[in-house]
Amino acid sequence: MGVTCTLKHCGNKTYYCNVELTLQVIGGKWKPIIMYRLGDGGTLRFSEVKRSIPNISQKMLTQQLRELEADGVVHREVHPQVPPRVDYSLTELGKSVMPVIESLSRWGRRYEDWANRQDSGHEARGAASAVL
Amino acid sequence: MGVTCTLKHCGNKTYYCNVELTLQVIGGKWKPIIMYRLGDGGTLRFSEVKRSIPNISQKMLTQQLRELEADGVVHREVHPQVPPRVDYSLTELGKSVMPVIESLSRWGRRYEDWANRQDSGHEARGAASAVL
DNA sequence: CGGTCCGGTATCTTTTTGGTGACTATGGCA
DNA sequence: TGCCATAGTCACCAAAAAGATACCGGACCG
Repeated sequence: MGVTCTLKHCGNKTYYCNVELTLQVIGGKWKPIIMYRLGDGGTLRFSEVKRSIPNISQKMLTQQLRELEADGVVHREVHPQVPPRVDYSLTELGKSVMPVIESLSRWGRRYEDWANRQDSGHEARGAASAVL
Repeated sequence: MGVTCTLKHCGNKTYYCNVELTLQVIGGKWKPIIMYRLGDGGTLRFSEVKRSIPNISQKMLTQQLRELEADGVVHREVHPQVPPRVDYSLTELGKSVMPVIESLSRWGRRYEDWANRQDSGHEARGAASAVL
């Protein structure tokens, strides 16, 4: 009771609750990290973002950045030069997701702590309070 | 700079940043809604959760609930009856993700507003302020 | 005897997501 | 002349996630 679960639409997206909407925009394997980097670094060019995220393939980075752009959270600026130069930055809307990302990050740390306590509680009798 | 991007482990999970960890626990298509329902309803039995989420298949609900249980955010209690009765509720750790989910939800509403403004700005000249 | 209820499994198919390698354009440089 | 750098694209493949469907157990009810 309380929460209805009706299907809603917003642009090209379909969702049941706002949480789902949010995750469609900033969720997935790479988007949070990309936004985190842009929130941290201000304006970065493609290769800078790429370097800051080892393991991401060029295809995925391009794809995710384009989606973020399409969703209005990232600004893409092409400088018609050779070799090409493309700058990425957060839009105002994009900046507004930073607190959300921080909220996710804080809980991640909390979970990490919790999981480590579980481990040591179950087995380790040495290595007491060492949070290395 | 600032943020390193080293691979970390936590139990069975592999991640680069805490945001990713969090999303591995509470992300995905169904988990946020499930937790939202449990946060709202307190203790619910399987069929109650299912009814509150149209469109979820039994398989997905079982699967997601089990993962949430394995990750320590949901408590599962089996009553050995016939027909079977299984109750689900949030653990303390689980309750601690509610603010995160609310944060996601709030931003979703914000995005919704923004997207609607985009639409009306671009086209609609009739149907002015009608938010039906 | 047959059906209903509840909370599942098991199996298969479809969809989504991620990943690789090859290819491109163009100015500058040796 | 030929190669480098940058930021892509495209075709293709593999893996993971999600979905559809069928089946199960066992008390109880008629």
